[in-house]
Amino acid sequence: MRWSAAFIPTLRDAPADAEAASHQLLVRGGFIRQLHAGHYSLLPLGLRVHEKVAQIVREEIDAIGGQEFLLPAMHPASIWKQSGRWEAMGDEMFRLQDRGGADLALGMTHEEVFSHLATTLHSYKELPQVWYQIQMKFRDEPRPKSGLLRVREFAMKDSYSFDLDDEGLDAAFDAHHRAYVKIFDRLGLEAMPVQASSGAMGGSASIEFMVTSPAGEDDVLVCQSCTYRANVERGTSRLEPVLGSPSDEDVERFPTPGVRTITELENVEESAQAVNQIKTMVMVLDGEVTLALLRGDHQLNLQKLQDSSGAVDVRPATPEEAFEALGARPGSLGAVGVDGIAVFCDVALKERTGMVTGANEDDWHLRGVSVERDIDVNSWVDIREVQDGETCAECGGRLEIVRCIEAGHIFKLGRKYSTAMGISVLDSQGKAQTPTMGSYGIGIGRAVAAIAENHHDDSGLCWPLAVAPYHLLVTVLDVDDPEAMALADSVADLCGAAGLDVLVDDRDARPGVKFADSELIGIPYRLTIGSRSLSNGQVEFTPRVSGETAMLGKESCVEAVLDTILSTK
RNA sequence: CGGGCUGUGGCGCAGUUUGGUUAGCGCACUGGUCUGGGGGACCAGGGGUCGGAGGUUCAAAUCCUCUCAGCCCGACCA
Repeated sequence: MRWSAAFIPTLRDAPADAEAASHQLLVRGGFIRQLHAGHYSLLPLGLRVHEKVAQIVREEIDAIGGQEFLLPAMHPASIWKQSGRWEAMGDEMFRLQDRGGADLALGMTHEEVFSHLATTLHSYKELPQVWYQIQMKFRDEPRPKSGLLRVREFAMKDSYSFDLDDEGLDAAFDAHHRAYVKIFDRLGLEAMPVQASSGAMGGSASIEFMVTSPAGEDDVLVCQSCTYRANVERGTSRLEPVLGSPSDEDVERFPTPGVRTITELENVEESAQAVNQIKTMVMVLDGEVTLALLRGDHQLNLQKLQDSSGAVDVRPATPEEAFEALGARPGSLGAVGVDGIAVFCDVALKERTGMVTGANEDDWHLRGVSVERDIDVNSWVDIREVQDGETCAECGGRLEIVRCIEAGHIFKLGRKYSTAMGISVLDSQGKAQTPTMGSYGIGIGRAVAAIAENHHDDSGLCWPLAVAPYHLLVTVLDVDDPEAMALADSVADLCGAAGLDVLVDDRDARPGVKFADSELIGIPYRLTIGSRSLSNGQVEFTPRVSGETAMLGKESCVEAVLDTILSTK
């Protein structure tokens, strides 16, 4: 490809609204352009990277026996109603109607469609199956952001396994785990597997593959001493026991005029250090007012509450709702004596005595509260969010919180969808069995962005060879010099014949422009042909990452270039 | 969904407070001359219904109302 004929609209300035490095560089380098919020056009350069990522994913899923499909992106409401997710998915699903008024949805994921197809399976002899596709997903994200990192329309590789029993599911899950490790390795992404919440999908084991980046949206607990890694939506830590006061203490009301916060209460009541307070949070779970109790110095993790309650929709109550439920305003709320409202209590409050909490009357609190004696707890749950620096539950080491991009997610679905969609096979005894499923996703565009986040410098992108839009850029400095152009063409032909993707920068532009552009778009290797070194029979070979130039003889340069590139390929 | 901010040529911005010539600057783009190894210089050009609609006014990018779009933060700190 000749640059003079290519559409590579590079920009000197990034759009003002781009913050993430990948966002800025992908736009500046002419890889992507935004159509509207959360929807990006992939330009030729961007598509080349996208395709290379997809191909690596395809090869590794094929290698574990995956079979590729291409399913519709637009689905009838019926299959989503059958699985129960027509309601459960809420506003995140794009919905529309056809001319006949039939309800349709744009697929956010494809459990339903693959499960529907799997009703064609009838015998245990047909199992196991691993089915996958690389297809656009549509999600009406409340807040698309950061270029390709969070969008509303994106290509995703999603695979699904169907097995007769748990051993089979374990094997399919482990095979995907290994495949994902290989995929991210080939993509040049250091992705760590971490324990994760299963979220709305349900299921048991759930592992996310996380890439460290400040542009990410997930916080991961990383133990500095052992291999424990978990999303904060799932992770726990070891808590030092708190010495309580005697358990025979009586509950006592005391006035706290004007006190509204935990810190203020600490200042007016000697026994009320935050660890001795009960934080009462009024939440609304699927429309039901509910209390979530935490230690005063702890913080609620919404996802944990959602997971442990099984609720679909979780939000904090408005002050009005809280007042209606408990008769006091925020700042004086408590769960003592509360009846008829579900109470979820964090396990850190187990066996705690001598606690302080709101009295459900403005400007009054209670002391001497024994959690288990005085509060009617419906369920003990882990709903607190671990903070940076806490102690690892596995080894006692220090946990650090690391900002990450979720690049892949694998989990065991179990029989939820196979049951709902009516998949059934006969086992070797002739008895009907419901297969168990796994679901495994990688966002292709997000992987492109994650690679850009992790592989760039001040001058621009530095694509790993495996995903680079071109392997080699031949930069001709004097395009009017017939010898230079002839050499460039011959290098391009020979390297192309050897399997390399080659871009020739034949633009009549100043060297500075060409060098700056070459570094911006991040082709891994550059061969510079200029009359100055060419007069000595030499050309220059520069790896993008090191920037260190080696001189090569013009006759031997093709061989040397191929040696270098093919040996690292 | 709450809060904040922003919409002026392909990109980055000024002008809006205090309404008043032909809406301006840098980059990019077109033609030309020079230049020729790190975003070069000069000359001459093209491109904008100032997000949209309505209103106030002799006069609106500027004031008012509505609306659309985009970005950031928040959506647990009781």
